[in-house]
Amino acid sequence: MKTLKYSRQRESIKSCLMGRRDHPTADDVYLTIRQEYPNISLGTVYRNLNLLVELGEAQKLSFGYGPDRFDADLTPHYHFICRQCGRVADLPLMPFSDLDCKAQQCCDGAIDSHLIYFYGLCKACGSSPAEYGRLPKDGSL
Amino acid sequence: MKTLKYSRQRESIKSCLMGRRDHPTADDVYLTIRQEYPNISLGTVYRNLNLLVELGEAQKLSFGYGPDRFDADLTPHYHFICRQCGRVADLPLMPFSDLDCKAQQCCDGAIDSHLIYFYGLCKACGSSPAEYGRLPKDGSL
DNA sequence: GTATAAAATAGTAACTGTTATTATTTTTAT
DNA sequence: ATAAAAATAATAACAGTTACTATTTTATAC
Repeated sequence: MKTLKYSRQRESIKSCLMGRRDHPTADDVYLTIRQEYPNISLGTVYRNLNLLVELGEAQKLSFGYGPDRFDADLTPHYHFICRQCGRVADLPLMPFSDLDCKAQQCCDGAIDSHLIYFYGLCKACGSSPAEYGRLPKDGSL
Repeated sequence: MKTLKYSRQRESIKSCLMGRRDHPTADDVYLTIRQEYPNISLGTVYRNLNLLVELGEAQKLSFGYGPDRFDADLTPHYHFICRQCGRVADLPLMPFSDLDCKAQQCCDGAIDSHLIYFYGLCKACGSSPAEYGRLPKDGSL
């Protein structure tokens, strides 16, 4: 079997991810780590981020646009995405476990989980006039 | 302003999309239309599908893996995705409008909508042994 | 400590899904 | 029929991500 070996890059990536609440992209992490390890490659960041997800030490957030984001917060929670600036915020809500039951009643497969993204305007964007959007206006969200 | 002009390709794409319930990808549509218009280009399919979404005549479903899917069913409903075969099924559920209110209580932005995907095994996959998966096993869903 | 095997790395190429560009064709209004 | 606007096919470019390969690092056995 494949045993896991230590790597200082992975440690750095992990602590970087755990040290922030802003749901960074792989590239965000890459730029940060590069300050400490100038030669680190983007592929290493992707590989280790995905490894952390596999190990259950982080989760990956995939929206329908732009790069995936990573979240080291393992407590159950949903996410809020600002339509204008794309910011992702944690919503410290208890999971709505009853949703699966309700959905199950009109589904002939076996539902085991669900994912919810809430959309809207964040505080900053709501109080400032819209300039340009990072999010598509085509209703695809 | 930009006025819309008729195109037989667009009509074909639209009726193709409306004629099926399986949430095809742009490439699925492309392959179908090509039987009628062998020279149609994939770009035309993408352009028109996105146009239909902009016009509110279809919706785009973006999961965190693989290509986007398109759905001409405009009635409000959620979706179920099979973890094993990737099949997407409609769930004819009334929207859970109370979720936005609940989420709003722990969010300092202004929530206006949400998106839910339910995950599990479809009927076919649930009754057959897993072979290989189309979906990532990394918990990213 | 050295030797060895396994795993991780940096650097790069390749890949997937999608959008942009451009010359040509089609549609629509005059 | 003519002309302007829009749509097209074909292709190139693009973003995000993964795969490949030679080299380096880590862990283990002596």
